[in-house]
Amino acid sequence: MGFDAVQSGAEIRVSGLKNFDIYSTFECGQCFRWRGNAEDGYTGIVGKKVIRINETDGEFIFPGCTMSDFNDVIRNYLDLDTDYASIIARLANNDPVMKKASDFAPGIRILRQPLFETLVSFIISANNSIPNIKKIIERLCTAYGDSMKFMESEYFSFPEPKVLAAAEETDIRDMKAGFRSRYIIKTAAMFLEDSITTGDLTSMGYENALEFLMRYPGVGRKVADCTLLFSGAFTNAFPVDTWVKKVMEEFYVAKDTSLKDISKFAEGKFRDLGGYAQQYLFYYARSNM
DNA sequence: CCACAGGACGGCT
DNA sequence: AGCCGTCCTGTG
Repeated sequence: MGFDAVQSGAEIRVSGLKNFDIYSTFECGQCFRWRGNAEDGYTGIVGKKVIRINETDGEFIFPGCTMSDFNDVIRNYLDLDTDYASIIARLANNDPVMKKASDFAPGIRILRQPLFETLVSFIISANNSIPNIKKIIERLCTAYGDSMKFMESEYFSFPEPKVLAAAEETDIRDMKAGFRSRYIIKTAAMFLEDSITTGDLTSMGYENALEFLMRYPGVGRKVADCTLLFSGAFTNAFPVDTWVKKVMEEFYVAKDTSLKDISKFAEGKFRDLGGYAQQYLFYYARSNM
């Protein structure tokens, strides 16, 4: 969307890219494997590739990256072809709350993450804290993922479904996954059998996709919505966790509104932009409430 | 020692 | 359909 990407030696340089801030995008709670900070840049794993992003003076630099990596992997993953300025304009129009929330972090982008990784990551997120979620996922990747070299360092990909499906529950519990351990193994086995893609879920339609994901053990409405939103399947998915419930009850609905009723309200109010609205509200609430 | 953290599940009414 | 106790682990 109006940006320009050029190969410069062994790196890709991107200029003119609006509404992208690496800190808020990678720290807003939608992903768990990116490491770094705003000044030194972030490093993460996308499928079987290690990606590094540096930001200086509004220009984004991807070291050790080819143009085909950028076009075939990064572009889609970072949702670079979506016009976030117009999304924010639509959300903030006649809505001072959304105006304030989107002004707080206008550079958040909803990542289009690999489906199985997203599903398992949010099963692990249930009744858990972000630092703990990150540690558990990292242990799983180190134990069950594939080793990759990048810039003289070793990284690990997220485990394949067949590998986690064959794991022993005691070994997963050793990763400190607790009661979620059997959910991970059973879900991996079912996912392996289903053999579905993000596109398959999108084709089902939102309601059917929700039902489909909620067959997996450890997947309730919230985890299903997170999976649909953060894998890029549906932008209308509106995950309601305790923070979103808190901010919604503060600004939009009555106190003690049920999770289901909050979902219904969001569906009617935000429509196809529910996922974006949720992220702005969530990040705002977590940072300010 | 206890409360709680970015829920899901199962048993109950 | 809605309510509520329970569940792993880490932190304060």
